[in-house]
Amino acid sequence: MSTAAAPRRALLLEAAADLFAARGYHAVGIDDIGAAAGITGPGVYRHFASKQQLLESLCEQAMTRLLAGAQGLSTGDSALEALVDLHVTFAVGERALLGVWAREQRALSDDVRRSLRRRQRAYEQVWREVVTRHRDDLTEPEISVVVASTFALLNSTALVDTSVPPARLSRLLRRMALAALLSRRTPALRP
Amino acid sequence: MSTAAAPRRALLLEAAADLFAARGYHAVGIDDIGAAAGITGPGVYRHFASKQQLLESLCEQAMTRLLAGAQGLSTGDSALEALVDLHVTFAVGERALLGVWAREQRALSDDVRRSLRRRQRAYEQVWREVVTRHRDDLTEPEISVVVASTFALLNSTALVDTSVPPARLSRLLRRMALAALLSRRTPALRP
DNA sequence: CCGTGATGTGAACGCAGGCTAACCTGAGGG
DNA sequence: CCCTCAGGTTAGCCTGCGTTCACATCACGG
Repeated sequence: MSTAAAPRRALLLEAAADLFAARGYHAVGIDDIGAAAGITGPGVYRHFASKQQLLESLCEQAMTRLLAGAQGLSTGDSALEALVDLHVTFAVGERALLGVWAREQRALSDDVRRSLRRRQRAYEQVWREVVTRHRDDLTEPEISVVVASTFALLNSTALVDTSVPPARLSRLLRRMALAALLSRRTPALRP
Repeated sequence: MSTAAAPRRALLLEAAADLFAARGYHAVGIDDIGAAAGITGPGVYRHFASKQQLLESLCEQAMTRLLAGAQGLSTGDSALEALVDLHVTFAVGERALLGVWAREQRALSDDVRRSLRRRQRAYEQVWREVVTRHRDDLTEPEISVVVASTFALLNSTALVDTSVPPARLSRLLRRMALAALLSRRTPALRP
């Protein structure tokens, strides 16, 4: 979207995000990316040093924006809801980017992946601290599991092609995430 | 585990599952798989026609077992809990297999993937029907989103290397999944 | 003992695909 | 006008890796 008059570099990033999210990093060729941005394959190297670097840029961008959002957040009582909202907004608004971040990190080179993981841990740390305030019934590793599972739940939007309008989708995800995060006791079934 | 006196074919499947789950299909070489099963790369072709077929076998196996479990289930009031338990047991007990099934389907050839997707839809259909009985507040596409997100939540175990003992992990996942599935209203925060 | 089939090995083949090389063009600026 | 340089193009190089081939080994039935 909004491809009008966009500089080539941005077009390439967007194209790569969509393709990587849809088919996976390894299944996408340089020619595919170039074609999706209106040029031939080798032309990509006028803007990026390698296919890897394209993936790196995408992951870094996703991580930077998530982290910035999380760190510039109130630490008040509603911090949990704010975190959920942040992630949901990102998941619904930037499906492809979040999908790449969530599923293609393994394709990164070791050093880049490590640096990214460090920042990801920082992001998770924010979540863990906030969740811990609501869940004194869990051990530390269990908190980690809860946070990781919630991420998976929220990121799943990037996988499935949904016909639910964004606003409803956001509300739905928000409710599910909060319910999962705060599930102290197994809820009763009421058919 | 239990690699003693196992026939080579089973060893290969197990090795491939672990490797695919850990590094992703494309990042794993035939030589890696063979080595992990105690033979050289080309030896793999004495048991499987191609690397693809290995992946196919794994996905089919996962799908078959999940589907069989879901279809041989009571349709009573506690069907939802039974479904969750089924999936949780699989997720905790066969991490690698479920991880491959959840994340490597894109690497399948088109026709195999289609046939697998059909069966996956059948599995999801069982879930959707059961969930619908508890959620008259949702439209049909929304039910799909809820089910897909819950799968993502449960499958996430296959991603992360957790130090939480299986029994506790199962209970935790079960509670989160049920809470997410039944989240009619946003839960209140109580720090 | 000697075929025979199952299983494994090292060597080599072929090809996909990332990347480079060499060349072209068109837009400024002096 | 050229010079330059950003940004394309086509052709081709080259490495990795899935796969095949020719051959060894071993168990075993007759």
